[in-house]
This record gives sequence, C-alpha cells and structure tokens, in this order.
Amino acid sequence: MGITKTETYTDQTLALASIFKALGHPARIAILQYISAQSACICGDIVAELPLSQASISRHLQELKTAGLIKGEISGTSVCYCINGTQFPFLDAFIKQIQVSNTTTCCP
Amino acid sequence: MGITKTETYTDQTLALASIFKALGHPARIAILQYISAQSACICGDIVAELPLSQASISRHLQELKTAGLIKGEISGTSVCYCINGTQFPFLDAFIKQIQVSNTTTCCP
DNA sequence: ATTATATATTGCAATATTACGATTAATATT
DNA sequence: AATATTAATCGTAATATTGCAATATATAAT
Repeated sequence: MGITKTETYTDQTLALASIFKALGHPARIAILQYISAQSACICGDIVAELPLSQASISRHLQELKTAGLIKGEISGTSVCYCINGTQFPFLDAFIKQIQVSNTTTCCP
Repeated sequence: MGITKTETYTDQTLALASIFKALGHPARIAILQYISAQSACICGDIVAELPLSQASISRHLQELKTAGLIKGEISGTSVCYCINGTQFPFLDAFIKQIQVSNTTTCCP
C-alpha cells in the first residue's frame, strides 16, 4: 500500500535509506556531480546545465538539502550551493560494512 | 510526471542513480544488513526477521538482485542469498569523488 | 501420488514521486 | 518607485512504488 512502517526499523536504517533515496535519481546525481566538478560553488546555472525546468531543479535541490547532502547560502539574489560532506562518511561506513561480509563467506 | 528523461544523462549517472534507488528503502537496507550480518548466507528467514509479508520481501529481494546488490542461489526448496560485492566499489568511488571536492573549496 | 514447505509472481489499492506551468517572494538594478 | 532576476512554492497530471492477498511453481517428505 505504499506505506512503510518506520517504527519497525532502527534510526540508522531509516537515515541510510533516506539519504540513499535522495541519491536515487539521475538528476540529483548529476546535480551533485556538477556542483562538485566546479571548484567554487554554483548557484542557478545548474538550471542551464540540466534539461529540467527551474522548478524541477529547485525541488531536487531541496531534496538534496533535506538529506543533508548539500548546503545553500544566499548571496544577494542568487543562492550558492555546495557539497555538505558530513553524511558521506556515514554512507561509506555502510558500504564498507556490507562489502566486508561479502569477502569472508558466501554461497558455496 | 514521474517520467525521467533517461536519454539526457550519462550511462554512469543512470547506473549510479538506479543502484542508490535500490538502497533507498529501509526494508532493503535492513535486508542487506541482515544478509551481511550472518557469516553464512541466508534464505527465507529474512521473512521471519522483518515485519513484512513474504510477498513484499520477495519483491524487495528482486529489486536488490536487479540492482546487482545481491545474488540468489537455489539450494533445494530454499534460496540462499548473498551480497554481490561488484557494485560497491562503484558507489564508493562516486562518494569519494563528491567528498574530495568538498574539502577543497566551498562557499566563503 | 499427495501433502507440506519455500519462494516467486500477479492483481489490486493506497501512496509517493516527478515534472511542468504559473505564481510568489525577495533582492538588484535602473 | 518600477522593472528585472533569481529561486521557492503551489497546483496538477502522469507515473512509479509499496504492500497485501491470492495464486502459482517447485522441491522435499511421507
């Protein structure tokens, strides 16, 4: 029914899932890659770069911000977006944790 | 509109997004963690472990398998699931790539 | 062969996501 | 003050996801 029983999962599991969910769209991957590719941070020319409307980009940026993957600073009439690195070690740890078990034992 | 213009993104971007999307649900995170927590691989007692119906678990397992995150081997009447480690270095590389840019420069 | 067990698949219904156009809010420029 | 620019928000339509019940399939045990 499209409902997820959030109370039955640990906070960590829910947090991981929500961050990965934010990464689970090509537009948001592309936005992250674009922001990270510039040495300085970028404002609204992400709109010019991607084949999406300004409204759609804005929504994706909002989702990335909510997930804690980017920060946005208002500078005059434009907004400067940058990578927020705080969540990535968390993701990294999860990936490593899963990966390690793989190398030890698996199906015979 | 729920449509994603797949032709406008690179294959790599699409691949990353689809793997992250598969990770973007707490049930699937929990399934991965459960499989990896066991030293040997596990069959259908994932159903006993999580508060979801057998059908729902089956769907999630299918999605994880499609994303290349797990493998399933039939052994008699049960299926043995294991982590498929091939995709994780790919994810790891992406995360590192984004993270690096963060440390160099960001909003003043 | 029949029954039991384990997993997969299918067909819904409820909910969420995605994207767009239009509008709004806020700051800059003239 | 009037206009332009930038970004967020709202409303709407199309599509996808999620989860359950029911069913199907396949192997094991009796």
